[in-house]
Amino acid sequence: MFLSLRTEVEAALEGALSELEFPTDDLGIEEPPEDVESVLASSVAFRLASEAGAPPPQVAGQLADEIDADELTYVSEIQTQGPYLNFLPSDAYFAETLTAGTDESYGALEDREESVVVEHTSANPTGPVHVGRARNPIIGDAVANLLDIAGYDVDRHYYVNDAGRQMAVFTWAYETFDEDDLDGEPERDRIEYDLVRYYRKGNAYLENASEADREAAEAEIESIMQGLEAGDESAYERVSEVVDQVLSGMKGCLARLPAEFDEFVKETRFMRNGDTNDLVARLKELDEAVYEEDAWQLELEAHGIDKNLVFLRSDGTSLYATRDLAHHEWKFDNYDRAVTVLGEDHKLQARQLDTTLELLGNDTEGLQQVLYSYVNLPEGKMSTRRGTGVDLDDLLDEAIDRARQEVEDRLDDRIRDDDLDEDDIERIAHQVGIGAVRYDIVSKQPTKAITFEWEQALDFEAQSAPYVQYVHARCCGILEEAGLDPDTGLATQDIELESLEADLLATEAERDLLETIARFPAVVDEAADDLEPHQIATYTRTFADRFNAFYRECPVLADDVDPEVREARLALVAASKHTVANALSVLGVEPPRSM
RNA sequence: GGGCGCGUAGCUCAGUCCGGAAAGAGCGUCGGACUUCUAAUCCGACGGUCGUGGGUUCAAAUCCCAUCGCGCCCGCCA
Repeated sequence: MFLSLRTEVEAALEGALSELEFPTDDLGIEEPPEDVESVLASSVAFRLASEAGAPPPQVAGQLADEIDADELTYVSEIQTQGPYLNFLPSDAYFAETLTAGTDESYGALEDREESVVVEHTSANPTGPVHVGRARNPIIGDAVANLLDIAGYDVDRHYYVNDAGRQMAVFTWAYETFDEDDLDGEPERDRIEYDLVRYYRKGNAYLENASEADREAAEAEIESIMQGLEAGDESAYERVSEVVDQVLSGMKGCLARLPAEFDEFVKETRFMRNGDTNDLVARLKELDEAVYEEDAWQLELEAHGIDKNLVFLRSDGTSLYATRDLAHHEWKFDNYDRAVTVLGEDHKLQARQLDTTLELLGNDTEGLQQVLYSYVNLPEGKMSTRRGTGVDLDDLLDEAIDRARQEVEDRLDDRIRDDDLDEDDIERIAHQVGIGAVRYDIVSKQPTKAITFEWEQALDFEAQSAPYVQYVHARCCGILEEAGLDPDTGLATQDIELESLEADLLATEAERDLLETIARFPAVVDEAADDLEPHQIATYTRTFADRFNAFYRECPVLADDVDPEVREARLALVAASKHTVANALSVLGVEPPRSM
C-alpha cells in the first residue's frame, strides 16, 4: 500500500506545484521521523522559498491548500508543520493493508517477466568451506531470495573452477600420494575433509621439494593443464574425479545453511564446447589486443584500467578470466540479468570482465556485482591450502549446540504449557542456531570488514535472529490459540475478511504496526533494486519492535476484548505473521512455529 | 607509490547512493515489569567533536576537496 500511496502523493504534489507554476523536478518526498504522525512528507517548500518570495512555511501552506485530500484514496489529510508537508494515511490505506497482509504471500511483488541468474559462492573445490568465505553463500542466497520475491525469475548458479592450476595441482597430488603420506586423520567424516589432505600435502611438497623433484611435479601439473586446454577427455576425467568428490562434500556443507543451487556450471564446459577458443580469436581482433612477451593481452588503459588483461598464456593455454568471459556471454544468451556475489579482492577482475565484455559487443547493463569483504580471524586470514581457519561446519555445529543449551535452560521457566518434546528442542536448536549465524552475516553491509569471534557470531540477544523469530512464534501462538492455521492466508479460513473493520484498530500501537506492515512491499522493492538484503534485516528489527509494542498494549484473545476488535486484531496478527515469515525467508532464516 | 572500500556511543551496527524535522538500535552498566495471547520479551536511566580540517548550501553523518587510520587490489594465480 505504501507504494500506491507514494505514487498518489507524487502525482498530487506535482499537480499542485505546476498549478502554482513552481518547478516539479524535485518533489522533496521523504519519510518523516518516527514521532511525526504522517507516513510520507515533503520538504519541497524549502527550495521554493526564494522563488516564491515567501518563507518556507507559507509556501508549504499554499501547497497544502492546493491539494484536495478528498480526491485522494490513501491520504486523509495534508498537514503542514513549519516548512514540511505531511501526508496522513486514510482509513482505506489501513483497511487495504490489513486485507493484503492476510494473504500468505504478502510482500511478494508482481512478476516482472525478467530472468536473472545469481552466481554465488563458486569457491574452488579444494576443501571444506571455511568461515572466511561463508559470507558468500549467505549473502548470495539472500540476494537470490530477494530477487525471487521481488518478481524476478531467478536461477542460482555455482561456477565451478575446475580448469585452473589449483585443480591440476590437486589432481596431481591425489594421484601421486598415498594415504600413508598424509598428515593426520580427516577432521570430519565427509569426503572433502578427507581429500583436502592431498591438496595440502601437494602444496607443501611443491614448497619444500628439491629443484629436480619440483620440476618433475610441475611437468605433470603442466601436462594436466595442457590436456584440459586441448579438450583431452582423459585429462578432464582425471580432474573430474577430484572435483566431483570434493564438490559433493562442499554441497553437503552448504545444504546445511541451506544454500541450494539450480546448476553447477563447470568452467571446463566452455573449453570443451569450443567457446573459449572462439573467444580468444575474437579477442585477438580487438584494437586493444597486443602480443607482448609471448602472451596475448588486452590494453585497457584507455578504459580506465591500467592493468593489462592477459587472455592467452605464452604456452597457449587460456586463463580463468578468458573462460569467465565465455561463461558470461553464455549467461547473457540465457538470462536478462546476471548478478555475481564476489569477494572484494575480485573487484578489479570484475571491472576487467565488464569492460572486455563490452568491447566484445555485449550490453553489460544487466551485469552487476555484489561485493563483500572477507571474514578474517583475529590472527589473520583463513586459507584452505594452509589449513588455517574455522570450518563452516564447526561454526554451525557450535551454533546449534549453544542454541540447544539455551532452549534447555529456558525449559523450566516456560509459562506456555505446550510440552516441547525432544524433536521440538532439536528443531528449535537448528532454526535458532543456524538462523543466528545467517542473520548476523546478512544483516550487515557486505562491504564492512568482519573479524570472526565466536562470542559475537553466536549472540542470541536482541538484534539477532531469535529476537525476530520469537515474534513469529508469538504470532503463531496467538493464531493457533484462536483455532486458525498460521501458515494459510485468512481468506480460506473461518473468518470474514469483508466485515473486517480496520478502524477498530485505533490505538497507536496498532496503527504503527499496520503502517510498518504497509511498508514491507516497498522495502522489498528497494532492497531488490539495490541488491541489498541487509535492508530486509533492518526492516525485520523495526517490525519486531512494533509488534512487541502491540503485543504489550493490545490483548487479542482476552475475555474482555470486544468480539469485533478481536477479529480485527487476529487479522492484524495474521498479517504480522506473514510479513515476518516472508521477510525472514528472504534472509534464509527459518520462522519457528514455537520456541 | 597508485586505485577502490571502510571509519557513527566503551563494543557491534542502522542511517550515507537520493542532503532536510533536536543523530537511531542492540550489547554492556544501573534501576524496574511474569496469578496475563510465550520474559529469547518489555519499560526507564546513563552514554555521540558522526576519524580530522576546509568548502558548497537556507540546511551536511550524507555532496566536494584535503588529510589521518585500517582493509583489499595492482600475477602469463584463481
